[in-house]
Amino acid sequence: MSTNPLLKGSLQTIILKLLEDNDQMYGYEITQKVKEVSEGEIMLTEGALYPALHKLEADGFLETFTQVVDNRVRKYYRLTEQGGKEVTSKLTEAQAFIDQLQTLLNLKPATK
Amino acid sequence: MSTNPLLKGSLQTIILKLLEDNDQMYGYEITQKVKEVSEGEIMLTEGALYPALHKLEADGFLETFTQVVDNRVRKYYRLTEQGGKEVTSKLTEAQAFIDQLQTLLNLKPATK
DNA sequence: TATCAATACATAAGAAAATTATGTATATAA
DNA sequence: TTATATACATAATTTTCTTATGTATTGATA
Repeated sequence: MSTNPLLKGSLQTIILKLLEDNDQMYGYEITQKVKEVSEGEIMLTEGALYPALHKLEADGFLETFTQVVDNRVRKYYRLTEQGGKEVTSKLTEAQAFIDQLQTLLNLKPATK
Repeated sequence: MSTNPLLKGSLQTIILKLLEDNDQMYGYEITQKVKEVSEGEIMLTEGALYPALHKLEADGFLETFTQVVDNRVRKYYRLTEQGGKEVTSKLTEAQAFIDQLQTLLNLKPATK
């Protein structure tokens, strides 16, 4: 797990996308899912994750409910309707970002 | 020109790559080049650019010399040997970043 | 000739988003 | 009983950006 400046501003987009695909998730579950999908390369730190979740909730993109499992509290998050729209918007933005970066760095994928 | 959090941490990489391709450039020239290549979508602000250039110089990746053209001072930057290695390293990192982001966001380009 | 846009540098104040360091608490395996 | 995994959270600090200024020259325009 290298020092990844947390995918530089993409954390909100990653969270929103995961919740679009998985309907409902809790914080710890998100860290594990990201670790799994990235084959151990990306470790979300709690100091980044939880404030990000709280902000997305405060902005009206996520709603929460808690559930107790094995005496441990889980705080689940799911997309609101507004959050659903936000995912689309953020993904478009992310794609544009990647395109611009690849152009500037001459990293365009092979065949095009 | 939208509000781009300056390509989220990629400013140093962009500068280094431009200097690898162009041998020597001055600050204002870099802003214009980025504007041109990005078709007007990315405007480097001076508040981000100059501190970044100064840091890259302080880190030993860039060296400078000045030149006066039409009574205006231009401060040219070029890669040091160490800077040359840094470009390679940063580009590898950028590629890994893009790959991870595309995987996490399901934005993998069509055929693969 | 006054004024504005472009060229060219720079720094300071503030905001955003991360890292790092803590803190609480339970379950489970060694 | 001690360490690791699970599960949340916040505080201090750092990095990196935006926004706002500031200086100064050239060239076009009104």
